[in-house]
Amino acid sequence: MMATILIVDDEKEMRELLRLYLEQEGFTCVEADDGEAGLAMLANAHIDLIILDIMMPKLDGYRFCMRVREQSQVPIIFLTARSDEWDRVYGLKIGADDYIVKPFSPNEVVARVYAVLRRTKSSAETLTKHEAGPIAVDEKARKVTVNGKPVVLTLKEFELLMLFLKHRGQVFTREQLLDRVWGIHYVGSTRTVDTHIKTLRIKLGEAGQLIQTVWGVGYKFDETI
Amino acid sequence: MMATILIVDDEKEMRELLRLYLEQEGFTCVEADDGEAGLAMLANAHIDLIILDIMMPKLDGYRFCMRVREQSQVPIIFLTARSDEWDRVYGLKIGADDYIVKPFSPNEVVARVYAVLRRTKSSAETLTKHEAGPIAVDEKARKVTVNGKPVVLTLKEFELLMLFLKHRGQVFTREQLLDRVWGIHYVGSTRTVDTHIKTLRIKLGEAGQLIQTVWGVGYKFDETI
DNA sequence: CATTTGTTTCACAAAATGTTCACAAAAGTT
DNA sequence: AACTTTTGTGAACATTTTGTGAAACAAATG
Repeated sequence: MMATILIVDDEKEMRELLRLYLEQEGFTCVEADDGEAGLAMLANAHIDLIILDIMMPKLDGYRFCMRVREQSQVPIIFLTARSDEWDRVYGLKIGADDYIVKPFSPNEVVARVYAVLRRTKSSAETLTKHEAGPIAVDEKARKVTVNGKPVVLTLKEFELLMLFLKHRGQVFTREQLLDRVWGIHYVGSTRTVDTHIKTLRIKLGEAGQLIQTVWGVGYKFDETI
Repeated sequence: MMATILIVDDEKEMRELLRLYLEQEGFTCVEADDGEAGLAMLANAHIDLIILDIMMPKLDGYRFCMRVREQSQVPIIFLTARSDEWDRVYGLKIGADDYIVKPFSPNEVVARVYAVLRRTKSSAETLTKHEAGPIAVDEKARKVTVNGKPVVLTLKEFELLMLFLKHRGQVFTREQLLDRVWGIHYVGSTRTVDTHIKTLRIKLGEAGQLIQTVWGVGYKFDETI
């Protein structure tokens, strides 16, 4: 994947910890110890993703984030010590793509970085056309057809379908689907999944039967009945 | 989830406390009272996760962790009395996946264990195809065939079969089967097992004979009659 | 800020599965 | 052989899980 990540944090230890984790995965890291320095680096180097501590002297995380957004759509992951709702909502509203609560594990950081990069990636690597029986999906264009007829899906429906198509035959529990489509911070009823499965099935018509219920477990997409 | 957890701690009470919490959730636990013993167990048994006290005589937690990492990627959760920064950063740097500060609540331990297992599961995901004589199982897809013909199993039937396949030849009492398939919170008659064995045998046809009755004890799955 | 679209929750119906029970059959004991 | 214990089995019954329409709620759009 080989992306360059800008780490903005006033604590040296934290920056080095993140660098350690990320360089192990093959990412390139650059560090800035405050918002001003971060903005400068952003202007001068190609940055693919920013990891940003909320609590910083001088230019704090929120304001830094807003400044970045004035000029760029680089994905931003927030780093926060407080896991409460306000932080989260405010953080995401302001243009962050994800957040990580301290303390965090190496796996967590790396997983989030991959996830955010994958979500925001322009086009290059991802396979863009998928087919399964009568269903054809152009991922890039987010267009779905069934027997050549276009079908309009909402965000969640589309992402559910994509996940199923990419892991045909595998059974997913509702929790797994929520994790992977809604994100690991989702709170709420797991029955939400059912409703989306229902609408997806209806929109897919006959082909909706390819999404099979696995009683007591969850759902899977299977062409072989 | 059915994972085996290695608890490494020099205090007996602590080990027993953790075991209590974890076994209630259906995890299998093994204990070691120092690092040396821990390494030995790791070499000889399949371990899915390690819970490790940092403060130990002889081989301390950090060094144990490093030794483990030389040979394995098993997830490790640190147990620490000190919540200060140094412990944390150093612990994570050295390859731990999470840490728990003493004193801890049952919920906390269990939650961390689940979280870590979930994060690390996907990659290490257990073998997904199993075979025994004419029976073939794709665990991920939850599909079973006998002599190539698909057989539809219910949840309990499937999980019973999986347990048998993973421990061929081992005799299970009804209580053990209830513990491991239904969970330790099951209340009700043990004869329920009999009924499920019956339906499983019927659905497997000829191959159903591989599930053998051990009179006065329970059942086992055995290919050698 | 009204309107539209999408998402989540809820309550109830429908479906599938799980459990119990009673009695038959088999295995072990005296 | 008679008796006791354990297991097999079919059917009734209970429970759990899933499907679904409508309503509440939230977000995006004009």
